[in-house]
Amino acid sequence: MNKKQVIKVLEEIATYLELKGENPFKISAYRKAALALENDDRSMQQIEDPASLKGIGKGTAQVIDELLETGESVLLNTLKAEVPEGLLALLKLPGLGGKKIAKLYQELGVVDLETLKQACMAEQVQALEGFGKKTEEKILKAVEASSQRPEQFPIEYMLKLSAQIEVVLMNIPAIDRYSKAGSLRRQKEMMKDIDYVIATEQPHEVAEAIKEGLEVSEVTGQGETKMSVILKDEWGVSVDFRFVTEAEFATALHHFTGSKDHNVKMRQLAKAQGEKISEYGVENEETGERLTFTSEKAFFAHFGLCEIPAEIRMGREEIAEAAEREAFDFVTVNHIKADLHMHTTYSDGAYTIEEMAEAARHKGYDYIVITDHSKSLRVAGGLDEKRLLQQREEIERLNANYGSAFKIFAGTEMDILSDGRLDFSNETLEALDFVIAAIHTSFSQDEATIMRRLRQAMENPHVRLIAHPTGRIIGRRKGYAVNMELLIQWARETGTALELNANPSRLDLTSEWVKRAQDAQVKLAINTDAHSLDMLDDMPVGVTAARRGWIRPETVLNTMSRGRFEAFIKEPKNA
DNA sequence: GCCGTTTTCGGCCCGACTGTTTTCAGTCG
Repeated sequence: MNKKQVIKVLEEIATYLELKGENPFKISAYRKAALALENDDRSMQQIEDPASLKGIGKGTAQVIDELLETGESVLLNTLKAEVPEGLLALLKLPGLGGKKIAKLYQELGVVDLETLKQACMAEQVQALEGFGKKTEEKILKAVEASSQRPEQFPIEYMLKLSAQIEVVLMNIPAIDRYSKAGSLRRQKEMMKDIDYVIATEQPHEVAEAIKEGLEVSEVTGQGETKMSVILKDEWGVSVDFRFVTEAEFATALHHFTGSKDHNVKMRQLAKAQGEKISEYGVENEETGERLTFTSEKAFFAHFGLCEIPAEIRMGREEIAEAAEREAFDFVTVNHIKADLHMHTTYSDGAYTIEEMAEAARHKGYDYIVITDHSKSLRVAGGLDEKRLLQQREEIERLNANYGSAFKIFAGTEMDILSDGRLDFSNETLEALDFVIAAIHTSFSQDEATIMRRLRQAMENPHVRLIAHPTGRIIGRRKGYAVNMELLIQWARETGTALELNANPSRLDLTSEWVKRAQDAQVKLAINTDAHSLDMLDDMPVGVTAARRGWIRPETVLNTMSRGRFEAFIKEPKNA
């Protein structure tokens, strides 16, 4: 059994204990044990004594040892025999937790969604102690909605909704300031809902104005300090607004940004020095005095930490690292000097070379690379050698006008054909400034075939970058079968860079893999792959994804100055 | 179930809101 499987069993045990209405601390002990394994970089085999990890004690270590020896857990098997499997789905219904589900099971014989629905319709649920008419109605509604609604939504969709929300927030005068919080601020790839923290002296007025301005289908909660609504969008996404005073804003923002695990660790740290963290500030447990902070940076500084970027607050090693460092020296949008991957009307882009160049120049970039598709990708209007040459001539004319103010480099996003051949000859590639290679066809080939294709591209002396290395679309398409460890190793051996595609539905490579790539001294490029002017605006999403992977500016090709980049593309690969 | 430069027992992160209750448990983030 590998570590992933062991983690899964520990989490399963926790879930079953929850369904039994067990002691919450016992439940979280199993979750903590799973987390301890997950946060350790070693493989299961490399961890000699699991009990030596913080969070794993006698009981959980015994389960782990048993799993490694026999491949199963008596405890889990017993739980499974005791608790109907159909109850697992009930935990996902809002308003239902382990205690209530245990009661429904014991008193009414509810075993799954269907029997729960029947119990509600027979009005048996409202008769239970601790339940009532309203609860029964809520449960029934939730059961009916559960069949059609995904649990989590891709970031691309949530970013669009949040842009609409912010148009409303921006125009409410009673709001002093606001910020995204939660998973959206941490830029998780998939998330359940959207969170905002709002500084205001008039929470009631703001709540009313939000309800007025947004298309809301239901207000699911409203109190003095918070409001939760369901949007009238395709899926009925839920949005939480937290209202705080200006003084509380920094601690509230930290609190509602999470992650939960990060917050737990911060609070333990505070507790060890006699303080208590809440969304309202940091309280001295002895004197009761409460401190607030002007920024998250000041908040972290109070605990002897440098500012921890929101996107790495996962409750892993970031707090220990923050105690050691002056700052996290990650890449920022300001480091980005260029975009190395974009399309024009020559292939499937919506704007001309000049229009793309002008938009990039207005973003403050110093250079760009035009990389239209190559001839085999007919659906995208890929360029043949003749059109490529014409394009190059147009680029030279535009460059002549720019003088030293800006530069357009001529490139291609060359197709790696299904049989591994490349779409252009070396003679053609030699005439280009920057060559990207990518897979666009035959996604379902087996790993060996896909890897052979990638290998051939990487071995080519002109191919500088592999674009969107897995081809996934978040929440929709898994991507092709890439052995990522091998790909990173080859990238290192051949001096080929890998792309972090900034398109919010791609973000490919993931943060975990760009981190591994950086550790292997592989260069990365953060590119928008823009097919239109507004897609050039995706760069910050890509940069944040890179920061999630702890990427430093020197790892990223497009942080190079133009002069440095020109020298770089003249050097042979692996120089 | 885990943990202890206060501790081998008694805590375990903290607070808001809802719906059920007459003072609070359960759920959520």
